[in-house]
Amino acid sequence: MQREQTKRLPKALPNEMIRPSEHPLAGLSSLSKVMRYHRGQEICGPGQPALDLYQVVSGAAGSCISRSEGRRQIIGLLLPGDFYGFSTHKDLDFGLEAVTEYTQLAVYPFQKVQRAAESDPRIAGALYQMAFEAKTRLEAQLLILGRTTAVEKVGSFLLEMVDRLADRLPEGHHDKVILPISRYDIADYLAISVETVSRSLTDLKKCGAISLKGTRSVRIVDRHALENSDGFGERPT
Amino acid sequence: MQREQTKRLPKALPNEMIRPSEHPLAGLSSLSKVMRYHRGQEICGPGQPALDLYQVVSGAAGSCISRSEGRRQIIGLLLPGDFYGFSTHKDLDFGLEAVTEYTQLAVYPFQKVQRAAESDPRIAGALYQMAFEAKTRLEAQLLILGRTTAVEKVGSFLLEMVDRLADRLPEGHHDKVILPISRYDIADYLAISVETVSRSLTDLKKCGAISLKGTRSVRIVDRHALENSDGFGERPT
DNA sequence: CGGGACTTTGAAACCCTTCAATGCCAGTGG
DNA sequence: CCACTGGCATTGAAGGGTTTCAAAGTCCCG
Repeated sequence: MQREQTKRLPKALPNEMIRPSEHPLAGLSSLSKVMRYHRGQEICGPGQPALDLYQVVSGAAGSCISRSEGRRQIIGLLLPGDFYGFSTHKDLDFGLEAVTEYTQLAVYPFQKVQRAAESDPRIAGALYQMAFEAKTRLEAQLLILGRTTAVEKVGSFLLEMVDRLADRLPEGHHDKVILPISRYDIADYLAISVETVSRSLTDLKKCGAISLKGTRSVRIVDRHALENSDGFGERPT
Repeated sequence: MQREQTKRLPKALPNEMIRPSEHPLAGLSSLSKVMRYHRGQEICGPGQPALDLYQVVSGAAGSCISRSEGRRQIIGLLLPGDFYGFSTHKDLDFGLEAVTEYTQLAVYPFQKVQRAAESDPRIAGALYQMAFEAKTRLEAQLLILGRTTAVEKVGSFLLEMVDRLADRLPEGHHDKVILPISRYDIADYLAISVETVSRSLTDLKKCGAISLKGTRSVRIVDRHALENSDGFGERPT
């Protein structure tokens, strides 16, 4: 379980790193230490109280829950810069799991951060900001899950990924994404089956809404078609 | 639009009122004023910055968004005691709408609360707590939307309602709920069609998992059957 | 009593899931 | 070096669930 160094770690992609200065707990960076995780590795298990506060530095992590039927659901996807674990007591029993190779997390002792917040309103504000952003992400995910067809869900998901990741790419590449997660993870995130994810991507490609290079690299060709891919126009018989 | 007093307002049900002392902003109650709304009435529109902080006193409210296709989605259901509107700037363009007759909201000027939080760590903590609870509610809703079948979604929804409302009922009635919202609203909350909601409730009744008195009063008969109503056992031919 | 909104039920079309099989790619070991 | 293995991805076909359209039933209120 702790063979962090046994496998050769691929180098992080340029859009996967956060710049150290941009996070709101910059003043507390001395409290944190950076941990590395492999794909699928559990970062903190469900049930146990979340004593730590995490920030994704590179890669991606998901807070997962596994149902009785054996299905897994990803409740929230954390990308570089996102925080997790600011729970006052219990966090609905989610586990945190790395979903990308070379996922790096900055780990803060939550109690110390909380104590710092009591004396420094700016840190309290940063904590509040973090919770608020987590709430915003969940709302966005809820909007996606609320769509009716699978093609719409996958389309909205791609747009979300572009919006959340593309600002780390150089100018002129804001329509490309390298998906940080597998088809299986997308399926668990959208609460649909893997096969449907694959079929939806194929459909979107055939429609000319996106183009794929390999399995992970996606380019948005027709953003408007993705936004309302309800019943996507005319198909040639 | 502002005929608040023209209709006779039914008296609030016992489980719909919050006790004034229990909310975390008790010290700021002098800043707030209580507003009344009718079912379907818009409390604050989408797009405009949320300048106010709301707490539901009685009834229920939902933050809604309407899609291009004409469908509506309810992103978060606010019950007595719940807060809404603590946005730092923009709140993803949701509108807030009363979904029950005689919905009462306590309205706080957000800027003043925020200023109070800067000098009083306890208020800052309360603000944080509110954002955290909103996040928890969204996670629970996400778990429900993630279920596969409609019967599961409706079953989980009923359990959520019981858990969030029943503690206001007297001892021994923790298995009954008076649903604060209509079938249409349930449909928009669960992102399924009204007909499917109705059919699911009928199925659950036939299975003996619940019993209905009228359309709004539900009693949980077999909680276990609701929790994992995946494929609900044997049905008599 | 009638209107209107809400609720329920039915039938057909459509979409998604499931089961199954194949293809693809990287890492491993002979 | 190459075949092999395992995980990931894609595609097909059958079955089941949901949506949509339609209509009837219910309840409240004027």
